[in-house]
Amino acid sequence: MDDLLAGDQHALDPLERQVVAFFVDGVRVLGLPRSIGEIYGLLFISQTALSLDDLVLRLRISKGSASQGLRLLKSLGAVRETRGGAERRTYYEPAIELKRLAGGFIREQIRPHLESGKSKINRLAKTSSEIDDPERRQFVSERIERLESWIRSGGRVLPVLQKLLGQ
Amino acid sequence: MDDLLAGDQHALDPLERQVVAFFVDGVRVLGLPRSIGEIYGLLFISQTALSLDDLVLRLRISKGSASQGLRLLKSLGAVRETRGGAERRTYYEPAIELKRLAGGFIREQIRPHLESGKSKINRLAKTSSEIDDPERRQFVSERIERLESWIRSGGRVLPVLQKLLGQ
DNA sequence: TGCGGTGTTCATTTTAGTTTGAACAACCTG
DNA sequence: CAGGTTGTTCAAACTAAAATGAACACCGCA
Repeated sequence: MDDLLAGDQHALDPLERQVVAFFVDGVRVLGLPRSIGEIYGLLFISQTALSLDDLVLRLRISKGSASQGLRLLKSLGAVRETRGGAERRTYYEPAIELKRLAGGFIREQIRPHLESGKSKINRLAKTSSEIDDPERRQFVSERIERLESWIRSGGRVLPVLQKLLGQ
Repeated sequence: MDDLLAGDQHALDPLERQVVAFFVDGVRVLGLPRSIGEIYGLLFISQTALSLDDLVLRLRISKGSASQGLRLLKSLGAVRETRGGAERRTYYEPAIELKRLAGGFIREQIRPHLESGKSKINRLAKTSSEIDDPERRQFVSERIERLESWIRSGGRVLPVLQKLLGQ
């Protein structure tokens, strides 16, 4: 009920809101949930490391979201923990080197799909070998060969990507 | 009510189902809707060009989905229309050159985001210039500079990507 | 101009995916 | 080891995005 009088102590300032919005958009392109963008965005523009509670308080998201979001960001190597001295609580800082961010994304989100793609193609090849009609079998083989070449290209491109982004 | 006796004339065979599932997964990684994967997948494994009605019938999707899906696939350069002779109806074939597919995706889905990113960063820079505290302003400037460098890297990488995939 | 066939649009429904929050596990700390 | 703090889990609620399908626009043809 103070709300009407006192502005909220924790609300984001305009710049922070703009940066958070920027990253919310950014992560959507990558297919990641909004909360990931909010969390990373606020860390990115904060001069000090923030705790889970800070994130909950300032972004007005649930503890659950913050916890899960941080877990994903950690797995991507996009945030690191800083245990502040005698502090019990964990604080988080963003990784801001593109190399690291891209590397984590490729490792965690892209490579697994390439791998599962390979095995699915193997199963496809097996299914196709049972086709009776030779003409159909031939056509399908060619298409599967095409899929394999796509995957090979992907495998070749990723390292180059990482190299180019690591500057 | 024939359903119990007669199998459905139009249902996908096991190979087709497998290929469609493969592409459904594939497009999800790219952040595109499931129907896009279904449509492209069926075209990919079909020996003949298919009409919109064929897709509706065989994939059991609505005309609306098929129409919108084809529109997106056309905009990506992932399908081409073949107007069969005196036929009134339009038939569709998949583009299967990775170069073309990647090029279309980059052009339609990635570049626009890079562009809008640039303009958002400009607005950020404007906001940041109004910060009073010099130390804070300095810090924010550095972070914004970092964002700019990311965008520059992205701009440099895309052409290389396209080149590498075009083989 | 009216008719049959083909494809598009868009308000509504449905679905998949995200967020919430209450319960609880882990962990200090006195 | 009791009490308090921090962080995690997961079923349920919610939301954003996709699919549906009925209305409609378009087009060639008689």
